[in-house]
This record gives sequence, C-alpha cells and structure tokens, in this order.
Amino acid sequence: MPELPEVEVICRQLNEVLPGQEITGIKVHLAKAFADPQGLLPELIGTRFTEVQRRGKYLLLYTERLVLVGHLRMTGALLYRTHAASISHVRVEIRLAPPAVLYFKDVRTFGGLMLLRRADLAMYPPLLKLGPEPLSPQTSELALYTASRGRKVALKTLLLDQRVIAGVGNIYADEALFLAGLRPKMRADRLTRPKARRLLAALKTVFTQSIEDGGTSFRDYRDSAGKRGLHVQRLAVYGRKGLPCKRCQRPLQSIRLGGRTTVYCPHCQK
DNA sequence: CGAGGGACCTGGTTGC
DNA sequence: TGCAACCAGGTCCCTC
Repeated sequence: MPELPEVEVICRQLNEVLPGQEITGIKVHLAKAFADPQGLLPELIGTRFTEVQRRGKYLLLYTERLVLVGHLRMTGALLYRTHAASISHVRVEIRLAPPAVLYFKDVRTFGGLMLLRRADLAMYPPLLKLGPEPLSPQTSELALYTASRGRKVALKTLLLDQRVIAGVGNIYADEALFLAGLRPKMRADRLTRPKARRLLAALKTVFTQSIEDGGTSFRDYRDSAGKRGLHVQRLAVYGRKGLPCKRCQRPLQSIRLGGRTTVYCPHCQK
C-alpha cells in the first residue's frame, strides 16, 4: 500500500530516469485508469518529461505544459523498463524512446493517472485539500493540534485524514502512534500540544527511516524497478497482531478503527 | 457540519 | 480438492 515513503522512493527513482525523455505514445488498456477530461492526449505525444514531484501520496509527472497526476491507491505501481518486459495487470503504457516504457500496473484498478495542464494543477480539488507535508521543516505540531480541536474521532482516524497531514496511511499511522506512545483509539480532542509534538516527530522519524529502507513491501508494493522495500523488517506493530511488542514483549493487540485494522501495544501506548 | 459506513476492486487465505 | 466467504485499504460518496 503505497503511502508517503513509497511514493517518495518512486518519485526519486523516476527523477533519475524520466527528465528529458520523449513520450512517443500512450497505450491505455483500461479506460478508467487514464483520465483525460480536457482531451489533451494528442498534445502529450512528442513532449518530454521535465521533472517528477510528490505531493502527499500523489505523483506529479511534468512535461513542459502538461502534467500527469498519478495515484497508486492500494496496488498501483509505476514500472520503468528499458528492455522488453512481460508484466501482468498493466493498465497504461507510456512509451518512450524504444524500447523504454513506463508501465502503470494496478491489480485492483483503484489507482490511475490524470492528464491536466500545468496551469490547471493549482485548481485540481484533490491536491487543494491536502494538508501540509510532514517532512517539511515548516510543518509543526500545530497542524495536528489545531486539526484535532473539537474532533471526537479516534486519533488514528484523524491521522488518516489527508486534509490534516498529507501522506499518512494505515501502516505509518500505526507505526507513528506506537513510536509516540499514544493509543490509536484515544479521542482526537484529548490531544495536547506536547503529545501532538511527539506524534509529528514520530511521523517524521518513521517516514524518514522508511524512505531510507526503500519503503515497506508488506504485500504488493514495488518500486519503479520492481524491487521490494525493506522497511517491513523494522515495523514495530503493523501486521504484528499477537506477536510480542518489541519494547515490552507483551502481545500486541488488534482492533478496528474507522474500518481499518489497527495494531498497538496496550502497555506501551497510553 | 461531523461521524460512520458502504462502494469500488482482485488475489490470497481461510474454512468447510 | 473445490469452492465460497472473507480480508486487505485510499478515497469518495451517502446517510443520519
């Protein structure tokens, strides 16, 4: 499940290979995976990639005037290949100078690409709604603290709200709450400034470590070269229901919050 | 407006 | 062994 670190890894990798490359053709195998509301596809052919950026869990693949906005959802992958490749569940092929191809693969077809003018990007609603970037030095615990005022949802549910902090998904919400020593089910409006500070620091730590590890490949995630991320070995709670807590050795507990599986340590998280 | 739950999807696992 | 039920979760949408 690509969250901020996984998307960041892909972004950095694509930035090494895509800029300067010409788009020679697009093959759409699944219509809903390639949204082109303004009919800009003909303009895209023959242009060159200039840069790749990430915002939250979104990937922004820029050309001079256009931008492909990608979201991988749960099982999406952007695979860059410079040799003939046989890949299952390919939804879109972005052909470059032969034989290079950028494949959008997505088993569960929740993800997709959207083609927009760069000038219209600032008005694209999903991006407008995103909260601050957790790894930006300008983002402080105030983003969490302010957003939590008057909210009766579980703290973890608040963390998953992309309007609060961009890029947090189920894995890193659980990991950050463990690192901060906070109960996932604690009411958001009980968050104090010091706790918000600990939680944001924990998010920065788990995100930074995971990016160093190349992301978390719990099931499906692969980077743009098709490789797995190694952070799964460093996960403290996610996917470890019933296993001993790495801090106190007591068994980890699993509950459901906001429809999401949530694993935590009842002893270490208060 | 906030809160909560369903819909969208397919593959892997579980249970009979 | 076969097959149905269930689970995984990011985001949007609907209802209360």
